[in-house]
Order: sequence, then C-alpha cells, then structure tokens
Amino acid sequence: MKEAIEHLLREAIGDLVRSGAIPPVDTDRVSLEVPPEKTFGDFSTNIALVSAKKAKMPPQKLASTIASTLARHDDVFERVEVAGPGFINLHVAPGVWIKELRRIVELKASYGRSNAGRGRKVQVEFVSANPTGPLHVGHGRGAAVGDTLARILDAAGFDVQTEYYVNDVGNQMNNLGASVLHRYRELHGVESAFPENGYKGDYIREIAAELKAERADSLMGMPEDEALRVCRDFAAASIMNGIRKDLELFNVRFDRWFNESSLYEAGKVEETLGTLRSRGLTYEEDGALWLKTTAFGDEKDRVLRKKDGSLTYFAPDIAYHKDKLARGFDWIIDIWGADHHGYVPRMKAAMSAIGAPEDCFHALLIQLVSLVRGGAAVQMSTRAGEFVTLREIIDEVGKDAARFFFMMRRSDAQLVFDLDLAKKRSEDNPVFYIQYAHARICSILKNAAELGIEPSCKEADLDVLSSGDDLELVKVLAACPDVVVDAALCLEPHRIAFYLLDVASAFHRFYNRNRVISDDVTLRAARLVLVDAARQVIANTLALMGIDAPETM
RNA sequence: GCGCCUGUAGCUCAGUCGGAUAGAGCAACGGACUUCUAAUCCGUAGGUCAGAGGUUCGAAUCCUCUCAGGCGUGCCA
Repeated sequence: MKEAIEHLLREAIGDLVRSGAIPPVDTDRVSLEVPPEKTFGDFSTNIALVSAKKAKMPPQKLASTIASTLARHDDVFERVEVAGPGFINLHVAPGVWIKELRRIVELKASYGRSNAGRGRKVQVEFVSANPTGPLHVGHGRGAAVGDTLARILDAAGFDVQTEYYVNDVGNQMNNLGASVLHRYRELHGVESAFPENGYKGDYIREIAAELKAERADSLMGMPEDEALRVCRDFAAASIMNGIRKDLELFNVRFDRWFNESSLYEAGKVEETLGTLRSRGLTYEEDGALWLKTTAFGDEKDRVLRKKDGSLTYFAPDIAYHKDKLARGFDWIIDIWGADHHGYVPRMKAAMSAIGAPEDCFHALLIQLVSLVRGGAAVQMSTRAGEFVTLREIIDEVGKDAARFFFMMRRSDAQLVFDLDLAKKRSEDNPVFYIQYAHARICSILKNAAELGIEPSCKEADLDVLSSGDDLELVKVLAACPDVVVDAALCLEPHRIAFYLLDVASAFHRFYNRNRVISDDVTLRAARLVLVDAARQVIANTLALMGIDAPETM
C-alpha cells in the first residue's frame, strides 16, 4: 500500500518537474509516514518542507502544486490536503482499503509476504553457543530474535539460510573434557583437584553419570589423554544433543549446523591465513602473526597466531566468514551477545581484508536479559554454573510467552523478563491478549458455521465496510505487509510484536462495539469476511514469531 | 583513560533513518456484561523526553559537553 502510494507521489513530482511547473526536487527524499492524528489522513509526506529551500519556493506553494496533481487520482485518494507548514495529507479512498481486505482473504497465509528482498541471498547466523553447557536465558533471546528475523526476511522476499556455528575445537572443549573426567572419577570414589577453568554446573555431574552408565569404569584404567578425549567427545555430543532439543522445543530451526572443526579438516584456516599473507595484510612481531586490521578501521592490529604457535579464536572465525562469502551470500548477518561488541570492528575489518563487499556484513547485538520473579531479580552467574537455562524458562512460562517476551524490546536495549507476568493468563499478559483475540474470532466463525454461514468475499458486499469501526479495522490489517518489510530491512523484529498488539487491540475494540453475527444479512456477511481477515493477519504474524495461534482458550 | 549501548508518565517500554498537540500497557480512579469468549472495552489522571549548549522553518530524534546505569577494552573463546 505504502509503496504504491510512494510510487504515485514520485510520478507526480516527476511530471511536474518535466513540465517545468516546479524546480527539480530530490525524489530520493520522498517518503510517506503515518501521521499522528487521524484527521491528518492515512498517509502524509513532508517532501515540500524538505525540498522548499533547494527549490527556492515556499513550502506551502510547492505542497499545493504537488497536491493538486496527486488529487487527479480520484480513484485512489478521497482527499488530498495541504496542512500546517507544508505537509501533504493523503486520505485514501475506502475502495482502495476494501480491495486490500479482499487480498487478505484471497492470499490467506501468504498475505504479508512480498518481494522487497528480490531474492537476495541472506544468511542469519545465531545462537552459536559453545557446546560446553546448556543454553541459558541470554541464548534464548538470541534464538527468538534470530529465528524471527529469519522468518521475517523470508517473508520479505529474501532467500534466507539459518546457521549455527559450533565451536567444537579449542581450549574450552578440553576444559569440558577435564571437568567431566573429574566428576566421573568422583563417581568412582577417586578425588582430585578441580580442573583449572573447569565447568562447575550440575549438568557436568549428570553427563559424568551418563558416561558411567554407558561405559562403566572402563575409563579408569585409560591413559590420561585418551580418557580426556573420550570425556570431551561424549560431553560435546551430549550437550549438542540437548541444545538441539531445546531449540526444537522453542520452535527454532536451523538449516545448517556448521562445525568449526570442519574448517581445519578442509584446510580452510591455513588457506585463509595464506590469502591474507599473500595480500600483504599480515606481519610477524613478538613471535606472533598479526593481521593489519587497523588498515580497515580497527583501533589496533590483532593476533592470528600466538607466540606459542596456536591460533586465536579470530583466525578460524575469519576462515568461517570467508566460507560464508564463498557460498554466495549477499548479506551476512551475525547475531551476537552485546558483550561481543568489541569484536565487531575487528570482524568488519577482517571482512574487508578478505575482500567482502562494503556493507555485506552486519553484526546484530543482543543486549542482556535479566529475570525477575516475585518482584526480585533472579541472580545468575555463568562462571559459578548458576544460570537459568532456556529449558527452565520454556517449562515455566511456555514456548509462546517466552518467544514473545524476548521480542518485546529493541535488540539493543536491555530486557527485563518478568516470569510472573509471562505466566499470567490475564489481560496484562500481551501474549494472551493476542492469542485471545485469535480465539475469539475463531469462536465467532464457529458460531457462524453452525448457522450455515461461511466467510466469502465473493458473495459478500464488502463496500458496506467503507466507514466507521469496520474501515478502521481494515486499515490496521492492511498495514501488515509494510510492517514486515520495514522490520526486515531495518533488522528490527520487535516491530512485529508491537504490530500484533495493535492488531489485537483494534480487533477487541471492534468486537466490543459491534456485532458480527447480526440480523442484517448484508452486514453480517461482510463482517464475517472482515473478522476472518483479522484472524488471518494475526495468525500470519504470530507465525512470523514462531508462536501458535490457538482456536480456543 | 578510551570505545559501544541505554536514560521518555509511579512501573515496563514504543516513538517509522528531523515533522504537526510526545504515545501504549500496567498500577490508580470512574464507568460498560438480558448480547458472537468481560481473559474484553470506554473514560479520567499522570511529562522540564537525564541536564546544558548548538545546528534550522521545526529536535525525544542530529552535533558537543556533563551526569547516571550496563558492557567492552586478551597473544580468552
């Protein structure tokens, strides 16, 4: 809708410029917004205000010239007005909205989808938690945001692939193995010092117990190296298994699980270092190998290979992103915890170093989540192994509430997750407010069906919805495609959550003031189509968030 | 010290890459159920947009400084 009207506006301005009626105007700056008040119309544009100075023309005069040209589209605009200092306010004709309502019902689950992304290949990498412990609350937010973003990008016409990067090599894996071995020996009555940098969570004991159940005491006589390796591999497999299950429960799907170890196996890490070296972007100093990231805006150069000969985390990560590039993605989106923000400039620099196009890489940072229960903060400390797992959250408040709550804030703002509120089955819980709207509509449709009436936009005369509360509801529903596209392009999935609240609120208001199944046969048929469209929009938008749309509550 | 994020109603937060009288929800107060799910709706009240300068027709939004909170600043991952 918005796009179509923007097109008309550009066309009108283009015509005026060509005919010499107005001086050249920068049409790139043409944009529509939804004005703060209904009396200002459905859309408004400030193009006359923005261009007045350059055009050397008073804004009001410029505005009225453009307005009168636009007004010729009397099939689209009911009224075009100039207001205030030079806004052009557009009142869209009811027929246009009714046509959009018809589209909702015809397109069904496809309504809201568009081709804005023009099939560009996008990869969204998220969660990517190390396989050293279960997913915790913070990972949950990343999972909800990443999965929702991927669904939104898909709906907006991008070719999306989701990926989980598994850091299955490195020191942390050895620490994991040592931790499990320590607990395993404990179970066999052998005490030893707790390993340095070991993992202290109870899950380590559980894994040790599983290992004992499977292998009895067979590790006790093994050489240290071999026992450590067995523990490490067993623990990693067990933990990854748990992570996959948690994500499945959370309705989060990955197209691909990418093991860091595969980069080494394929020789990609050395290959990448070779590429960087041959481009003259590396140098040796203090016995270490450095990458000249300062050449690409980083504040200091970074080490690739340490003095002791081992690689930093950075080195394989560059190889990983080089692999992503080679797979042909136009847009590479990494979703990281905000504590990694210091890593962004260096990764951006690395992307430039391996020849990535400008702006093809984007790191989306997810700020911290804190939990509140009974009005008090829930204490968490990953280091001490005291953290609330994603699984516990799902078990406590349910998948739907958890996903919605994680999406209720902008990603770059810290989130306070109120567990009590998320559990409440009442009006102040936004998830239930929305799901209740959906269930209410389903109930109306069911009652209608019992009377032998089905929503049908072929039989109904939808023009009777051209005013008042009916039209207001149509307008809210019709915003859906624009919201999806905006959320996708801005990488702001929280907008979907806020839009859903708008739709639910618009429906509840409508419901309380109007009867759908009434004696007026014409109106009844049309309103049945209207509420069915509302049901469809709510269901489609909930689906973008991976949340169920229940038919009864 | 330097860098990033945040600061908007009592609370939790929106605010569409500068627009019109700064908006929701909760909490408070007052109303609406012989009616399709009252798990809802309507109304009232609530503000120095952290503070101070600046940019311009116009600033919560952009720039500078100050204050407050969080995070980062490894040859860790």
